[in-house]
Amino acid sequence: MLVIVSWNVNSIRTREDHVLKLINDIKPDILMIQEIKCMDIEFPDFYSNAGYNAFICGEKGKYGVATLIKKEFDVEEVTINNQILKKEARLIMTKIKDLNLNLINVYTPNGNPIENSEKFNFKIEWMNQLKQLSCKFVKDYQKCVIGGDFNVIENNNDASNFENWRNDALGHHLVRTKFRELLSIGYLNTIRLFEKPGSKYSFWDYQRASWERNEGILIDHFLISPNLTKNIFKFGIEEKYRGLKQPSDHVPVWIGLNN
DNA sequence: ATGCCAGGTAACACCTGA
Repeated sequence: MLVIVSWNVNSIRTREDHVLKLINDIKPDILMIQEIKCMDIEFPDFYSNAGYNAFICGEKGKYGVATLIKKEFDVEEVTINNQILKKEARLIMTKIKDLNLNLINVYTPNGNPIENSEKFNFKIEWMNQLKQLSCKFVKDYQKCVIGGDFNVIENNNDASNFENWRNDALGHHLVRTKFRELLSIGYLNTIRLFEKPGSKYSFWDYQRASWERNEGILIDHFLISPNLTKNIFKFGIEEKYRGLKQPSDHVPVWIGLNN
Protein backbone atom coordinates (compact mmCIF):
# COMPACT_ATOMS: atom_id res chain seq x y z
CA MET A 1 0.00 0.00 0.00
CA LEU A 2 1.02 3.55 -0.73
CA VAL A 3 0.23 6.67 1.31
CA ILE A 4 0.39 10.02 -0.50
CA VAL A 5 0.03 13.30 1.40
CA SER A 6 -0.63 16.81 0.13
CA TRP A 7 -0.13 19.86 2.36
CA ASN A 8 0.04 23.59 1.79
CA VAL A 9 2.43 24.47 4.63
CA ASN A 10 2.58 28.29 4.18
CA SER A 11 6.40 28.46 4.44
CA ILE A 12 8.43 25.27 4.83
CA ARG A 13 11.05 27.04 6.95
CA THR A 14 8.40 27.99 9.52
CA ARG A 15 6.60 24.62 9.36
CA GLU A 16 9.57 22.22 9.30
CA ASP A 17 8.71 20.74 12.73
CA HIS A 18 5.08 20.21 11.78
CA VAL A 19 6.07 18.34 8.63
CA LEU A 20 8.43 16.13 10.65
CA LYS A 21 5.58 15.41 13.06
CA LEU A 22 3.37 14.42 10.14
CA ILE A 23 6.10 12.12 8.80
CA ASN A 24 6.30 10.42 12.20
CA ASP A 25 2.52 10.26 12.58
CA ILE A 26 1.42 8.76 9.27
CA LYS A 27 4.70 7.74 7.60
CA PRO A 28 3.77 8.72 4.05
CA ASP A 29 5.55 7.27 1.03
CA ILE A 30 5.07 10.53 -0.86
CA LEU A 31 4.61 14.11 0.39
CA MET A 32 3.41 16.83 -1.96
CA ILE A 33 4.12 20.19 -0.33
CA GLN A 34 2.86 23.57 -1.54
CA GLU A 35 3.69 27.18 -0.72
CA ILE A 36 7.23 26.48 0.46
CA LYS A 37 7.97 30.25 0.06
CA CYS A 38 11.69 29.81 -0.55
CA MET A 39 14.29 29.07 -3.18
CA ASP A 40 15.42 25.47 -3.78
CA ILE A 41 18.71 26.02 -1.93
CA GLU A 42 16.89 27.45 1.11
CA PHE A 43 14.68 24.36 1.53
CA PRO A 44 15.66 22.87 4.91
CA ASP A 45 17.07 19.34 4.80
CA PHE A 46 14.92 17.58 7.36
CA TYR A 47 13.97 14.93 4.81
CA SER A 48 17.22 13.02 4.14
CA ASN A 49 17.47 11.54 7.61
CA ALA A 50 13.77 10.75 7.45
CA GLY A 51 14.44 8.66 4.33
CA TYR A 52 13.20 10.88 1.50
CA ASN A 53 14.54 12.38 -1.68
CA ALA A 54 13.29 15.88 -2.48
CA PHE A 55 12.22 17.31 -5.84
CA ILE A 56 11.92 21.05 -5.37
CA CYS A 57 10.54 23.85 -7.51
CA GLY A 58 10.86 27.04 -5.50
CA GLU A 59 11.39 30.75 -5.90
CA LYS A 60 12.27 33.61 -3.61
CA GLY A 61 9.62 34.29 -0.97
CA LYS A 62 6.50 33.22 -2.91
CA TYR A 63 4.63 30.10 -4.05
CA GLY A 64 6.86 27.05 -4.48
CA VAL A 65 6.20 23.29 -4.43
CA ALA A 66 8.23 20.26 -3.41
CA THR A 67 7.59 16.53 -3.66
CA LEU A 68 9.30 14.26 -1.15
CA ILE A 69 9.50 10.57 -2.08
CA LYS A 70 10.86 7.64 -0.08
CA LYS A 71 14.39 6.80 -1.14
CA GLU A 72 13.59 3.20 -2.06
CA PHE A 73 11.72 4.39 -5.17
CA ASP A 74 13.45 5.09 -8.45
CA VAL A 75 12.17 8.53 -9.44
CA GLU A 76 12.56 10.77 -12.44
CA GLU A 77 11.62 14.46 -12.40
CA VAL A 78 9.79 15.42 -15.58
CA THR A 79 10.67 18.75 -17.14
CA ILE A 80 7.78 21.13 -17.75
CA ASN A 81 8.09 23.04 -21.02
CA ASN A 82 4.75 24.84 -20.81
CA GLN A 83 5.33 28.60 -20.49
CA ILE A 84 2.22 29.27 -18.41
CA LEU A 85 2.82 26.40 -15.97
CA LYS A 86 6.47 27.46 -15.69
CA LYS A 87 5.79 31.15 -15.11
CA GLU A 88 5.53 30.78 -11.32
CA ALA A 89 6.78 27.93 -9.11
CA ARG A 90 3.44 26.16 -8.86
CA LEU A 91 3.82 22.69 -10.33
CA ILE A 92 6.28 19.83 -10.15
CA MET A 93 5.90 16.55 -11.99
CA THR A 94 7.65 13.33 -11.07
CA LYS A 95 7.37 9.72 -12.13
CA ILE A 96 7.99 6.72 -9.90
CA LYS A 97 9.49 4.34 -12.41
CA ASP A 98 9.07 1.16 -10.33
CA LEU A 99 5.32 1.73 -10.16
CA ASN A 100 4.77 3.52 -13.48
CA LEU A 101 3.07 6.18 -11.38
CA ASN A 102 2.99 9.82 -12.47
CA LEU A 103 2.66 12.47 -9.76
CA ILE A 104 1.64 16.07 -10.36
CA ASN A 105 1.99 18.36 -7.36
CA VAL A 106 -0.06 21.52 -7.98
CA TYR A 107 -0.48 24.90 -6.37
CA THR A 108 -3.15 26.54 -8.52
CA PRO A 109 -3.04 30.38 -8.61
CA ASN A 110 -5.41 32.06 -6.18
CA GLY A 111 -6.86 34.33 -8.89
CA ASN A 112 -8.14 37.13 -6.66
CA PRO A 113 -9.33 39.72 -7.07
CA ILE A 114 -11.65 38.64 -9.88
CA GLU A 115 -11.96 42.28 -10.99
CA ASN A 116 -8.23 42.19 -11.73
CA SER A 117 -8.64 40.29 -14.99
CA GLU A 118 -4.90 39.62 -15.22
CA LYS A 119 -4.82 37.52 -12.03
CA PHE A 120 -8.14 35.83 -12.66
CA ASN A 121 -7.34 35.10 -16.30
CA PHE A 122 -3.99 33.64 -15.29
CA LYS A 123 -5.78 31.20 -13.00
CA ILE A 124 -8.19 30.15 -15.76
CA GLU A 125 -5.39 29.77 -18.30
CA TRP A 126 -3.23 27.87 -15.77
CA MET A 127 -6.09 25.42 -15.23
CA ASN A 128 -6.49 25.05 -18.99
CA GLN A 129 -2.84 24.10 -19.26
CA LEU A 130 -3.09 21.67 -16.34
CA LYS A 131 -5.89 19.93 -18.21
CA GLN A 132 -3.72 19.71 -21.34
CA LEU A 133 -0.87 18.23 -19.30
CA SER A 134 -3.09 15.76 -17.47
CA CYS A 135 -5.27 14.43 -20.28
CA LYS A 136 -2.43 12.62 -22.01
CA PHE A 137 -2.06 10.24 -19.07
CA VAL A 138 -5.70 9.27 -19.36
CA LYS A 139 -5.43 8.84 -23.12
CA ASP A 140 -2.34 6.63 -22.74
CA TYR A 141 -3.86 4.56 -19.90
CA GLN A 142 -1.09 5.80 -17.57
CA LYS A 143 -1.48 5.99 -13.82
CA CYS A 144 -1.54 9.57 -12.54
CA VAL A 145 -2.20 11.28 -9.23
CA ILE A 146 -2.76 15.05 -9.21
CA GLY A 147 -2.58 16.34 -5.67
CA GLY A 148 -2.38 19.77 -4.15
CA ASP A 149 -3.95 23.09 -3.34
CA PHE A 150 -6.36 23.60 -6.24
CA ASN A 151 -7.84 26.82 -4.85
CA VAL A 152 -11.25 25.60 -6.05
CA ILE A 153 -14.40 25.00 -3.99
CA GLU A 154 -16.00 22.24 -6.03
CA ASN A 155 -19.34 21.88 -4.25
CA ASN A 156 -21.49 24.54 -2.53
CA ASN A 157 -21.37 22.42 0.62
CA ASP A 158 -17.55 22.48 0.67
CA ALA A 159 -17.77 25.93 2.31
CA SER A 160 -19.41 26.72 5.64
CA ASN A 161 -21.06 29.67 3.88
CA PHE A 162 -20.75 29.39 0.12
CA GLU A 163 -22.33 32.80 -0.49
CA ASN A 164 -19.10 34.33 0.87
CA TRP A 165 -17.21 32.64 -1.98
CA ARG A 166 -19.56 32.92 -4.96
CA ASN A 167 -17.93 36.15 -6.13
CA ASP A 168 -14.44 35.04 -5.13
CA ALA A 169 -11.89 33.36 -7.37
CA LEU A 170 -12.18 30.16 -5.26
CA GLY A 171 -15.91 29.74 -5.77
CA HIS A 172 -16.41 31.51 -9.11
CA HIS A 173 -18.49 29.53 -11.59
CA LEU A 174 -15.81 29.72 -14.30
CA VAL A 175 -13.20 28.26 -11.96
CA ARG A 176 -15.53 25.47 -10.89
CA THR A 177 -16.26 24.75 -14.54
CA LYS A 178 -12.52 24.46 -15.22
CA PHE A 179 -12.20 22.03 -12.32
CA ARG A 180 -15.04 19.93 -13.70
CA GLU A 181 -13.25 19.81 -17.05
CA LEU A 182 -10.47 17.91 -15.28
CA LEU A 183 -13.08 15.48 -14.00
CA SER A 184 -14.73 15.19 -17.40
CA ILE A 185 -11.55 13.88 -19.03
CA GLY A 186 -11.61 11.03 -16.52
CA TYR A 187 -10.09 12.16 -13.22
CA LEU A 188 -11.88 11.31 -9.99
CA ASN A 189 -11.99 13.66 -7.00
CA THR A 190 -11.15 10.98 -4.47
CA ILE A 191 -12.80 12.47 -1.39
CA ARG A 192 -16.20 11.98 -3.03
CA LEU A 193 -15.86 8.21 -2.63
CA PHE A 194 -15.58 8.50 1.15
CA GLU A 195 -17.11 11.72 2.51
CA LYS A 196 -20.30 13.62 1.86
CA PRO A 197 -19.78 17.28 0.78
CA GLY A 198 -19.79 19.57 3.78
CA SER A 199 -18.37 17.08 6.25
CA LYS A 200 -14.70 17.94 5.69
CA TYR A 201 -12.69 21.12 5.19
CA SER A 202 -8.96 21.54 4.47
CA PHE A 203 -8.49 25.31 5.03
CA TRP A 204 -9.49 27.70 7.81
CA ASP A 205 -8.49 31.37 7.49
CA TYR A 206 -6.22 32.83 10.17
CA GLN A 207 -8.70 35.68 10.48
CA ARG A 208 -12.08 35.95 12.23
CA ALA A 209 -11.29 32.95 14.47
CA SER A 210 -12.28 30.74 11.54
CA TRP A 211 -10.83 27.57 13.07
CA GLU A 212 -12.54 28.03 16.42
CA ARG A 213 -15.87 28.67 14.66
CA ASN A 214 -15.23 25.94 12.04
CA GLU A 215 -15.64 28.37 9.14
CA GLY A 216 -13.66 26.35 6.63
CA ILE A 217 -13.48 25.41 2.98
CA LEU A 218 -12.31 22.33 1.08
CA ILE A 219 -9.75 23.33 -1.56
CA ASP A 220 -7.00 20.69 -1.24
CA HIS A 221 -7.81 17.74 -3.44
CA PHE A 222 -6.49 14.47 -4.85
CA LEU A 223 -7.52 13.58 -8.39
CA ILE A 224 -6.71 10.13 -9.76
CA SER A 225 -6.72 8.69 -13.26
CA PRO A 226 -9.38 6.05 -14.11
CA ASN A 227 -7.01 3.08 -13.83
CA LEU A 228 -6.32 3.95 -10.16
CA THR A 229 -9.99 3.94 -9.14
CA LYS A 230 -9.83 0.28 -8.18
CA ASN A 231 -6.76 0.89 -5.98
CA ILE A 232 -7.98 3.64 -3.68
CA PHE A 233 -9.16 2.59 -0.25
CA LYS A 234 -8.91 5.69 1.95
CA PHE A 235 -9.06 9.47 1.99
CA GLY A 236 -7.83 11.19 5.15
CA ILE A 237 -7.74 14.74 6.49
CA GLU A 238 -5.51 15.54 9.48
CA GLU A 239 -7.55 18.37 11.01
CA LYS A 240 -5.57 18.37 14.25
CA TYR A 241 -2.63 20.11 12.55
CA ARG A 242 -4.75 23.29 12.36
CA GLY A 243 -4.88 23.32 16.16
CA LEU A 244 -1.10 23.20 16.69
CA LYS A 245 0.83 26.23 17.84
CA GLN A 246 1.73 28.51 14.88
CA PRO A 247 -0.11 26.34 12.34
CA SER A 248 -0.45 26.47 8.57
CA ASP A 249 -3.90 27.65 7.50
CA HIS A 250 -4.23 24.37 5.52
CA VAL A 251 -4.15 20.85 6.95
CA PRO A 252 -2.64 17.69 5.40
CA VAL A 253 -4.90 15.57 3.20
CA TRP A 254 -3.94 12.07 2.07
CA ILE A 255 -4.94 9.03 0.07
CA GLY A 256 -4.17 5.36 0.57
CA LEU A 257 -3.67 3.22 -2.55
CA ASN A 258 -3.47 -0.57 -2.74
CA ASN A 259 -1.30 -2.23 -5.33
C1' DA B 1 -15.90 47.79 0.51
C1' DT B 2 -11.89 46.97 3.77
C1' DG B 3 -9.39 45.01 7.63
C1' DC B 4 -9.04 41.24 10.22
C1' DC B 5 -3.85 37.16 10.38
C1' DA B 6 0.45 35.34 8.77
C1' DG B 7 4.86 35.02 6.25
C1' DG B 8 8.39 37.08 3.36
C1' DT B 9 11.10 40.89 1.77
C1' DA B 10 12.93 44.85 2.73
C1' DA B 11 13.33 48.27 5.71
C1' DC B 12 10.19 50.16 9.91
C1' DA B 13 5.60 49.51 4.71
C1' DC B 14 4.11 46.62 1.13
C1' DC B 15 3.07 42.21 -1.38
C1' DT B 16 0.58 37.78 -1.48
C1' DG B 17 -2.38 34.70 0.30
C1' DA B 18 -7.74 32.71 0.46
